[in-house]
This record gives sequence, structure tokens and C-alpha cells, in this order.
Amino acid sequence: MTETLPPRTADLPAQWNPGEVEAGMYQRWVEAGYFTADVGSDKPPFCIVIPPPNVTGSLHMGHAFEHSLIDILVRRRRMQGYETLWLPGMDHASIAVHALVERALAAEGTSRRELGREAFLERTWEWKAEHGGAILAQMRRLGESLDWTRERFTMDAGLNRAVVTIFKRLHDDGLIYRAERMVNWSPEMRSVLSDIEVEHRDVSGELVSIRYGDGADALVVATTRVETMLGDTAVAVHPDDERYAHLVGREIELPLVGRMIKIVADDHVDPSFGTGAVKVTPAHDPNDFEIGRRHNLPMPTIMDESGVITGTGTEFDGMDRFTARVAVREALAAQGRIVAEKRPYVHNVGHSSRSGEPIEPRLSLQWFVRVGPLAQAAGDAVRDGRVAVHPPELEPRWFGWVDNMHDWCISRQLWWGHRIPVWYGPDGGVVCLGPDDEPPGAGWAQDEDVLDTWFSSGLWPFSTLGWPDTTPDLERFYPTSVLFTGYDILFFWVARMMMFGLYAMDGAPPFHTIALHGMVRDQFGKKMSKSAGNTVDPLEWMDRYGTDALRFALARGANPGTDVPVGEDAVAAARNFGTKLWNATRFALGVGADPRLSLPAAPTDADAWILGRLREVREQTDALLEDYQFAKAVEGLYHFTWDELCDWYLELAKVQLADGATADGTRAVLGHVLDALLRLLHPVTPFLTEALWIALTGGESVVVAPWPVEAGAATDVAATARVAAVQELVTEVRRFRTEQRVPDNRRVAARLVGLDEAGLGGHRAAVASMVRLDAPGEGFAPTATLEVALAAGTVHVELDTSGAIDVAAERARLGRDLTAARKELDQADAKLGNPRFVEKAPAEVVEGIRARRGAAVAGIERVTARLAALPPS
RNA sequence: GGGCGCGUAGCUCAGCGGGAGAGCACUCGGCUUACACCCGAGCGGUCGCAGGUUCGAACCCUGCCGCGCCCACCA
Repeated sequence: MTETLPPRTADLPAQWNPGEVEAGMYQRWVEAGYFTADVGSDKPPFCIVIPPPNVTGSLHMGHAFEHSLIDILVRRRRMQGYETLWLPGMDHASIAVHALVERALAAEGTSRRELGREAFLERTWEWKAEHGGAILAQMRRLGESLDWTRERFTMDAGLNRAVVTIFKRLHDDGLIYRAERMVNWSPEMRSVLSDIEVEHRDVSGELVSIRYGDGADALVVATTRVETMLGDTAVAVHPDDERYAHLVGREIELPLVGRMIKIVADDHVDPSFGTGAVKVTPAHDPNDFEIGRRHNLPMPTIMDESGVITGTGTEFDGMDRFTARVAVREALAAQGRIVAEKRPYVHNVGHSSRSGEPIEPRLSLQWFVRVGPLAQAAGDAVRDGRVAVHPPELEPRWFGWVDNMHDWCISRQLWWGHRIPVWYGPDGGVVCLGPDDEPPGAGWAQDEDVLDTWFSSGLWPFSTLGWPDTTPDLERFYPTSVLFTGYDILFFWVARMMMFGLYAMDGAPPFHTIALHGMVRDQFGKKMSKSAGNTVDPLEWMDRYGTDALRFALARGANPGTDVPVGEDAVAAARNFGTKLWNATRFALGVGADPRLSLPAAPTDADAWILGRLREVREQTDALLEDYQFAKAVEGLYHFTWDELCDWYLELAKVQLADGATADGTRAVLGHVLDALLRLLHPVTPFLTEALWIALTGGESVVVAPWPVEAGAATDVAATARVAAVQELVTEVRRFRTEQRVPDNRRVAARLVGLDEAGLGGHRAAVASMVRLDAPGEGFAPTATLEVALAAGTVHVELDTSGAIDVAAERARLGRDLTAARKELDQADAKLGNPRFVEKAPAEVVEGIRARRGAAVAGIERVTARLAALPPS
């Protein structure tokens, strides 16, 4: 009996053309309101803070990767009935925007300094307005289901209020202070950098040993930065160093400058390194600064903000630091004071991660965050389980960082960003103002410095929800569900958000889970970089293989916290998978498969098996996605679709469809399985599954279809075993055919003996269909017999290969089988012959080995008999 | 110097205590009525090296070799 169903109208083209499928689909989703957060509903909230798309005007592979994975999480949650909300922002991409604007200005023959602060900032706003839309369009092409309707894309203005508020609170709590400290200075940017903006690299420099003083009191010190000797105010030795004990407390003349400097004893000095004497330049070296503080040394600054020597009263004033390095060395050499020169001397030097030049330690007045209590809270939140880190291997890195954090320098001498809300009065007055305070009157001026970009980015999890106001959004979505980002910005961004979130929201962490992904690499595992020339524009692959293929390939490689090598081959393989799914669905539609049909009351073995597998795969997919194991989840769906559904079930279904007794049930099962599978795959391949799901079900959209929670059936062990036996039998016969050089296109008459005894009587037609066997006709004279030993019994396949079999090939094949069986027997005997194994190993393991031994013995007997029966070749 | 991790098939990786796996590549046979972006069969590995624990180790422990990343104020 056939149920009557309303017709399905969607027509599926014969060929999957990603471009055509994607065209207009995203727009339709947006217009249907699928991505609009429904605040105020009683759905559970799922909120995710996302790093901003890069604003440099193009989509990077890294962004395509990260945003695809985030979109998978969000689409699944939406199907599960959550109210989903993204919190995107652009603020911390400001650096990129400003750099681009500066470049544009340079092309126009002007600069930001000529333009002035206000006009420059105006230009950056214009740039964002113009290019923000282009980025948005690219993210949409990627299929990202952002709730753009809430217009959080540009939020700089509202953010300023949050920045000022938290600055004042931290300031009033004594957690922000201003102090003269040794900082990392970038002469090129003429700004301070925080510790994590400094990259340490080995460079080839020089180590120059200089003699200070003359005669018996002379000392030799070594340095890699000779020019700093102009700012020396002491020479330090170790207190226990007997070589210099007599000199401590005396003074010595500083060459070139002529100033008298002290000789001090300090524990910091390593007596075994070099001469054991160290020159001390307190204003230009962190260690020397500490020594200077301990011994109350003068701290003259000898370099200006752009790295030019100044104020030494020597001929070196006005020279760039690198020019001076050579000049000072030559001057010292002329006086015969260079004792030794080691060149090249490889040593570790900090470089600016932004501009690339060596940073210059410099004594300067800056604003700092006292991170002690904040970092402690950030560590505790993970320690006591309020925040989970995925994968957990990255926890030590987190603790190592937050437990040893130095105070954070937050002031920057740049023109862009949020200005420090502190005003200085004419009589030395200092006042920190909140967002609603009136600036003080005449004579007061606001601090010229701006805040580190991570200061404001750290506020996102709550500033984007309306903080400092208590908004419905904030109450509903804070703490957010998960932060999903790359491990590379764990310290830059994640640590800031944790510290500020816990502080501003009274101990509530900004997110329940920190899930970290790796970096996209090329197909050989190499870092993608412009200089290596191995970067790929994701749009290029999207054009060539489709967005679904790119997303599938990226997700398929995404193991938690580890890097993802992706090459064009992987994307092509993903495209092939899409084609496979497309064709399978097309076949299903062609035979009338429909999920709206009732599942059969008496499913066949194949039906029961595939429904059982569907359930297992569905449960496994859920578990893996909950654990951010995208690669395994996607791999599982890939193999289920291709190796089980397409390679076996569809072939078995063809036979069932030809039989009136099983045809309707097959249509129902196939419809059900595909329906659930398309829904499971939708988060990964949204466009493709949308087209297929609508065609298959006649439904409105898979975007809003429920996530499958019931699909499939409990595993039918007996049916599954019979299907496995059929698979084994089919594979064996195919192997025999290939080895006997029977071309695939030739049908062969054959008789299957023992099928009923093995419990596979019902699968005669299926086996015959899958290995292209014809029923034996009259006068059937088999030329070959193949024995296949199955768990339930041995099946003899008698074949008429129409000619003598290839005895040599058969002998070789049987020989391989015999070798394998003997090896198996040897291994089993070795184990069973070991009394301690039999005694100690679990019973089921021992039993398993016994069974394998039995099978091996039977196999050897059978194969040996077959070999003996072969005619001489 | 400290921390984390990796060395498994030609390439990229999964497996992490009981019969060595996947994708791509390669070989052979097939345009079989969903699919040649395909189907079928196959080749290919002393699981970095050396010890140890265990009845049993690619898997656990130790050492060594090679590689990567993060952190770190040694002139």
C-alpha cells in the first residue's frame, strides 16, 4: 500500500553547481528572519563573543576557518532550539584600519601628523563605513549566520562609555596607576609597547669588551649596545667576588664622557659571566634600572623618543642609536679601550611585533594596570572550574601566564584609540573623570595618550551587551556561553576579557568555556605567510569548489587546539563529498524516498542496520560537537554517508525496491535516513543541505528544522551481523573476480551454496546484484569454486567463469591467505601457550583469541585443501 | 633557561593497553539504469632510537635523537 502525500515541488538539477545553489540563498535566510535573535523568548540563550573579521578589506583563511567553526556551533544550537546571539565588534581591528589609512595618506603625499588628530580620526571612520560593508558581504558569502540586524558591527562610539567607566573604577580602586618605569619603547612608532607586543628573536650582533679606568684599578665590561655606555652611572660586581672587592665603593672615570661613576656590589651580577663586571645604564636597561634603584644611582636619559642620542654633552648627540653604536665603538678603539670584540655575537633581542624594529628599553612615565588581584581572579576562575578550557592541555599555559603576570602598561603615544580620561590642572592637580563628568575648566588638559587596543577589546563580553547600563541583554546573555578563538590570542585578548569581566561583573566570568582552535596551515603543515608565498584567498576556493566544500574541508581538519593543514586537494575532496551526497539524494528522490512515509513495521536486515547506524552516528556526532571535536564529528558523518549509506545501503535498497514487499519500507527508511543526515550535516555545509533537504522533505528550510534527536533505531545486533556477513561475502567474491581477471562488466553464472544454512537466504538477490552474478542456467558447469568462511557458516560460490581459471593467480591468492592464517595461528598459539596470559588476561580477551585460533585452523585446512585440488599450473 | 606538544603508509593526519587505520597520491579492472567530482580490487608501515613496567605496548614510564610552538630582563 502506498501512502498519498502532497507533491514535493522543488526540482533538483542533475548536477550540483555550488554557485547556483548558493545564489540568493543567504539573502532568503536573512529576509525570513532566521538569524534575528528573538530576545524575550523563553528559549535557552546561546551567546558567543567573536573576534572581528579583519578590516583590511579581505577575508583571510584564518578568519574563514574560525568563523566557519563558530557558525557550525551556532547553527546547531539554533536547530536545537536555543536563542542564539553573536557579539561581533570591530574595535581591536582599529590598528589595521589606521595602518591602511596611513598608507592611503602617504599615497596622497600627506601624513597623519600633517593632517592632525581630529581629521585623521575622521578619515578612519570614513574608511570603516566604506569597507565594513565589503567585509560583511564576504562573511555572508561564507554562510556565517550572524545576527547583523542588531548592528553591532560598528560599535566604537558606545564602547567609549564602557572604557571610561571601567578606567575610572579601576583607577579609584587603586588598580590603575601612573609611574616612571622601564618600558619597551618603539622608536619608530614613538610609543610604548606592552610586554606581549614584544617578540624575542635571535639576532647577530656584536659583543664589545671595554676597559674602564686605567692601571691597577681598570675594569673590563662587555656590552652588545656600546652606545649606552654614554648613560652609565656605575659598574657593578658581585658582592662575593674577591677579584673586585677592593674596588667596591670607589669611583672610576667613564671614558668619552669623563664623568666619575661608582663601583657597586650587587647580587644580580653573575661573577662567572665574562669578566664578572657589568656596566650599569639605569635609564636604558631593565636590569640596570633595578640596580640603579637599589643603589640610588642617577638615571640620565641619553636617548629621545625616536632613538636619537641626546643630552650627553658629547659629539654623539644627534646621532641615531645605530650610528652612535659604531661611532662610540670607534672612538673607544681610538683610545685603545676596546679589549675584545666578538662578532658575530648571536643574542636575543626584543622586537616590536607591530613595526618590527628592535625595541629600546626606556625609562618613561606611563599608566599601568596593577594586574595582581585581577590575574589572580582570572586564574582562580579556571582553577575552581567556573570556566573550562578546551583542550585542557592548554591550562598550564594559562596558569603560567596569569600567575606570573607583570603589570600591564596601557598608555600608548598614538593618535587613535580611547584617550585616557585623566585631566591635569595648572597647579599639578590630577583628576580622573567618569563618562558623565564634566571636564574641568580652563587651564586643565586631558592626557594626550590613548589606551592599548586590548584594553577596550577586553570589555566586549559585556560592553556589547550594553554595560555599564543594566540592560535586558546583559542580564540574559552574560556570562556568554563560549569563547571560541585561536590559541595565539589567549593572552592578548582572552586574558584581558577574563580579568575585566570578573572585575566589572562582580566575579561572574565573561564566558563558561574557552575553546581554542589552532592555526590554518598549508597542505605541508607550513605556516601560511605572505613572504613564503603560500597564502590562499578563501574566496578563490569558494569560487572553484563552493563555500560548502571550503567549510567542510576546514572543519574536517579541526582538532581542538592543534593546527590545521589545508590544501586544495582537501577542498576538492570535500567538493566530491558534496557531489556524492547530491547524487544520493537525487537517487532517493528518483525512487520515491520520502521521510513523510511511515517506517516499516517489519524492517529488512538492511533497513534495521542502517537505522541503527544512523542512531549511533547521530549520538556520536552530538558528543563530539559538544566537545568541539569538529574533525572527528565531520569524519564520522563523511564515512557514514559514503562508506555505509552510499556504498552499501543504496545498493541493497535497489534490490529491495524491485520487490513489492519491501519497496515502500525502503522508500520510508531511505527518506528518514537522508532527512536526518542532511540535518546533521547542515551546520557544516549549509547551502548544499538546504537545497537537498527542501527537495527531499518539501519543508520550508533546514536552517530552522529541528536538530535530530530521535532519528534512527536501536541497534539490531542480528540484522547488523547478517549485513556484515553479506558485505564480507560480496567483498570476497569481488576479490576473486578481480584476481581471476574477470572484467567488471562481465556477468557470470553462479550458484551460491550454503547461503540458507548461514542464515543469509534472504540476501541471495542482493549478493547476486552486487557482484554481477546470473542465476545458473541449464547445463551450468562451474569452472571454479570459492569458499567463503563466515561466522555463521561457510558459503560455497560456484562460478562458471567460462574458461579455465588462472591457476597461478588462484595459487598466489590462496598462498597469501595461507600465510596470513598461519601467522594468525602462530600469534594465537604464542598467547594461549603462555600460562600467565590465560591466567591474567580478562576472560573475554582469552575467549577472543581462542575463537581467532579456531578460525585460523579452519582456514588453514580449507586453503590447504583448495591448493591441493588445484590443477598443476 | 622554563612550559606545552609532535615524530605512525609517498604527503597530511587519526588511533593512545589486547587483531596497524583514513583522506589524498599510486597500480590494475570498469562510462554496471544516483554519481568517472564515480565504482570495484590492490600495492604500501621493524608505529624516531634504546631501555623498563605488563600475561600483552604504536599506546604507560625513563633516557636519547630530531622538530615545532609559547613564555623568559643574563651584560
